[in-house]
Amino acid sequence: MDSPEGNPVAASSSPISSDSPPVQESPFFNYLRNLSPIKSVKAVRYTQRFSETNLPTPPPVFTSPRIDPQRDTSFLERDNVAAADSFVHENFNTQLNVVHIPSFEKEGQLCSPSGCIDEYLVDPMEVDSTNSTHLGLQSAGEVPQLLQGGYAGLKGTIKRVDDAVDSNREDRALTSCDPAEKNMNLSPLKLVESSVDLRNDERFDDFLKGFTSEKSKDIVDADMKLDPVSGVQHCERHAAQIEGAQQDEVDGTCQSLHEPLQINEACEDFDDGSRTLPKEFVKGANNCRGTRRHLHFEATLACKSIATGNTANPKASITNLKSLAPISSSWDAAGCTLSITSQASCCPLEVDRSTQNIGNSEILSPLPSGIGLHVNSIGRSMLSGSDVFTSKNSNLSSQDKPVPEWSNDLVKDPNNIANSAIAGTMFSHADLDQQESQAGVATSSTSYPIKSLNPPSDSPLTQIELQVAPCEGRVSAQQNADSIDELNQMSPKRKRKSTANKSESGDCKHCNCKRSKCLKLYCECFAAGIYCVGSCACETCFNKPEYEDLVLSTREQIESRNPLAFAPKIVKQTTESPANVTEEGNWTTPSSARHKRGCNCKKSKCLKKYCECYQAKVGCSDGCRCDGCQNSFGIKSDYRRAERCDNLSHEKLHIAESEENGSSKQFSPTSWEGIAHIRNLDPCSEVSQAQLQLGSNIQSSAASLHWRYSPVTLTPKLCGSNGPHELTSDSALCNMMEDNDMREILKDTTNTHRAEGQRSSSPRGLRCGRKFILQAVPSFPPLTPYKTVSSKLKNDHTDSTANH
DNA sequence: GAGTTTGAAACT
DNA sequence: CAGTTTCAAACTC
Repeated sequence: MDSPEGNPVAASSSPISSDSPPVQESPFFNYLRNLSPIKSVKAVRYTQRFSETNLPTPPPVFTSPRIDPQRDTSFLERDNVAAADSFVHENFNTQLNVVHIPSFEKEGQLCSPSGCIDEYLVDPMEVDSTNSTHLGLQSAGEVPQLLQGGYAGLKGTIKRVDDAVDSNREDRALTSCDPAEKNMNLSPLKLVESSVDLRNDERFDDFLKGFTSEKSKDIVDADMKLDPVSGVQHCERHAAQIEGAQQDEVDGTCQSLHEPLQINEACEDFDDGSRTLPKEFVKGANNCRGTRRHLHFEATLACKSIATGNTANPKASITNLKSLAPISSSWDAAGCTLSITSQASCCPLEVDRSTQNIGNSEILSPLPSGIGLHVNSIGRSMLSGSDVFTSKNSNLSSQDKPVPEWSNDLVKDPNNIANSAIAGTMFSHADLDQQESQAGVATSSTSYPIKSLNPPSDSPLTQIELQVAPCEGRVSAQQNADSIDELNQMSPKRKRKSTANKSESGDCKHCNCKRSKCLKLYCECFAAGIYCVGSCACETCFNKPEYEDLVLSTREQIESRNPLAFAPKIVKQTTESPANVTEEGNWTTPSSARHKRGCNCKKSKCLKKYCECYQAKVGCSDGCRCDGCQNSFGIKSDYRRAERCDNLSHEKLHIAESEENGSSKQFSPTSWEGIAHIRNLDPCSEVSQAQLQLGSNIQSSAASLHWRYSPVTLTPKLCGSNGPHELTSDSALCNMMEDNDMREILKDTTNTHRAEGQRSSSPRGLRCGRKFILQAVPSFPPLTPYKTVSSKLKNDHTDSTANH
């Protein structure tokens, strides 16, 4: 997608009116007002379903191999998102701001649990970043107008950006020690700087202000307002920092921008390929993990574009970045989401922080060359989720670029945390998609030293993994760093062993390829769309940034044979229910997630990790050709049975009632056997358990309804473990959730009146729960024809009524 | 740590 | 599409 013109999506976009109303008057706010998480979910699902199924899919719209065909852009056409992208691309000549708008909503998706790419890939998500975009731009027609009104005249800004790049290109080359980096000739810092320029544009400010306009106050809660506002502040301050060289003390609001820089700075210390993070960084990393991943991911994309296109011309690089816009809307969002997700799952607080970056530095982040992700894998990464990100990040070691010293100061500012938490709140919504996407796979491998990042596990990863992940996040950054150091010093064999152990524990996976050159799907890294890293024990590895072209061409080749070769293997069960309730209930659980293609086990009985289903912690399905299936997560024959579990909603209702009465009882063992498995996934934490509980609730068809009924159950654990920031984030979610759409959804259920009452009685619990609802958004198409949840609910309701 | 088993990926 | 080979992870000893 080098140019929008060549992009079918862009071509299909509808003309954008040049007479757009003022930003404050933009329908975008109406859109926000009317936007419910559910709606977003639906949009996402549609997209995912489209891209994930084996059904005929639209021909790849990408003209560049760097964009993963897996990333479905068909939704763009449908929703006219393309119009927005196209508009942005053509009129702003930049993706920066535009792309993030949608992110506001999506970024919030936190939670990707595992930190490993493997999991993520396996599980992960196929989160498309597109989803994020998609959500944000659902009302494409509105967005373009908004953008136009708010960003009109950005071309001038872009111009400045280009100039800035030109002026700094030389410096960059001098400081770069990485070949790839040198080729780029584009300094991350420059990009940041240029970004700042853009963001300082008055029109941009106006645009942001629009979010806080009086008119939108009733829609956007305090949290939401903070973001846009803080975003402005970030930009201004950041710009000031850059222009003024260094600033000793920076307001916390700048964190989003400074984090990326900080990360890069830290990274430059380990050019040896080691993923070990400087302790300094590690200390501060707690606040930046999500950001870092996110940034790198983005950076990778940007770098790729640059590298691919014209390394000698900074402007060209910028152009390339811009070229990503059409997709990037989703892309960026996805990237952000993913990283955030992983992080989020680990630590809500961190999530908030990381999320804040989305709006400000995501795209602006430095662009280390050769970052872990394959360009092509970006789409996939998104799909995969944070894990990929994580892995990728790990690669930064040798390619990261020097960063201004002032970044350190920024990091040290304690205010950043608080501010970021607030600022990031708004974005927490965005992660939904990612999580969903993750429905896919979950084997994550966290290459990232900071284990908490674990994402991906996220997989498209199965939500299961995601749910588990939070625990991992509790590992201290220092611990991770230490372990990474250790790992890097190991012999290949030891690495392998260690890696294996890590995998078992849910950490990162690394390959040990000997003959595939890490250019075949045998290679876990390659299959995950990430570059091999120092901790890999592979031999004759070509899956490295320096062989990017080879990697990409190989990927293309493989994808030509099998377009879904790099797609998450684990998909979530989705329903076709018109009722939004279904969406909420689409948690990846043993019964809801399945291996897309199914396993073919003959001897392992699907009881060992040889079995991909088992490995992904999902049950076998009818699509499996396994013999003697005894998959503890669900055997083939149980697949249908699991489906029937949804019909147990009425039972859950009873449970909910018990909860309301103060009963500690949460679920009936018989109603949800799968939960036991889920719990076994990770020894962890309250959060996990809470999530599991939630998941179990959701598992049932009436999940959403029940959930609302028993927010109390979840609330203590979720909120308690997450800390104050969680609340902040939740607040935003809650506000979002309390829209009419949600009510409508509830009305569809038999106990609408009760739900409402419950909500009002325990708003907090609801808030906590809402976050999960969003995460539960299904990202994959149904593997088999399922009875719609709505119909199930109806049946349940009918049965329940009859019983009473 | 070496060797075996296993099943996905790749190949024919 | 089926059968075979290759491969690397998972597993066992």
